[in-house]
Amino acid sequence: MKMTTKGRYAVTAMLDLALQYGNAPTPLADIAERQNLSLSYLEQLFAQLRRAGLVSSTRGPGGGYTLGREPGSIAVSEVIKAVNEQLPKTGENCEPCYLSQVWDELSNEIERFLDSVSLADVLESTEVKTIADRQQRIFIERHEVMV
Amino acid sequence: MKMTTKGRYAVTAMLDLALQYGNAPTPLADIAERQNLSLSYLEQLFAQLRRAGLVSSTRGPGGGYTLGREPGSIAVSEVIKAVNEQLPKTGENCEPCYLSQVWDELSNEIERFLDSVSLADVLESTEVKTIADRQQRIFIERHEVMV
DNA sequence: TGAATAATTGACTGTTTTACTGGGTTATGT
DNA sequence: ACATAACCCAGTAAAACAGTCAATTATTCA
Repeated sequence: MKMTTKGRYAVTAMLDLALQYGNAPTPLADIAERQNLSLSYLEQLFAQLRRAGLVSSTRGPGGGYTLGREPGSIAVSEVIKAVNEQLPKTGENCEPCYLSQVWDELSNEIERFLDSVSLADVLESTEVKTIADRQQRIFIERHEVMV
Repeated sequence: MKMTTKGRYAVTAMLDLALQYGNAPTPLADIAERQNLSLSYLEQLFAQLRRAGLVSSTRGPGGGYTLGREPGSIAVSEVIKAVNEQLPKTGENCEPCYLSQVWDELSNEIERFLDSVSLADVLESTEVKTIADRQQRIFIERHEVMV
């Protein structure tokens, strides 16, 4: 399980989508603005998330992205793996380096932990919820003026 | 807590040192050979590990590196943080992206886990132990011939 | 029908990090 | 003296990161 800033971007964006779950599709432009991320970069990430079946998309006006499944059944680990996905590495001919297997065990341990945490779980956590609510309020306020 | 291959290298090398704990200092050349890593790259990593006080060094013939503390009191997280350490980033002026704090909570959770796992803990784990023993045996065999 | 919206695709760019290589200096034990 | 090994520095190729830009396609709405 690789933990990188790329994974953080993806999880953050997916949490944003999770907050909109049940509503109309969310365009990437909204997520980009709310989470302060680059739209084009999000496009790249969502191409991978879509290939992994974690989101589904609707084109045209009123379109955007929605979660492929309910927030409670999408594990954080899935999101991270989706964006870190890379071509299968050329067969490791590393005979004597057994100790690196030890690292793998640790890594698997972390992966199992993130397997058990869903997007919904994360949003349930106390501090998080108030944070998310506040963000939602600010975003709506800012856009009500414009509409 | 960033999980990268760099961290894996460092932890693997430190586990190698942990197996030699109590014996004479281990030269990096030995670790490089056993773990199939580049000597010069290890030198870079060990400069950081030394600055963090995780290893101490002895120069000259018969010299090398030893763990700064006993394997049971060095956390895996310390090793990872030591090699990932970087100049403090220019103040984040990211006001509205509250959801990234959610990621931080997850990340902290993983860090707490790795705080609780020492090098000794890792080596205690069943499969790992036999793997390490085997590696040790092979290495000794190969070098007894040369001496 | 036409304009606007928004995903989708692909190519391209600059920066940083990774993972090394090589050369040199310094300390030290034999 | 000499070999050993840490230490230090400079450079570097490849990858990953974090985007930009432009073009295309599908859809909705007026």
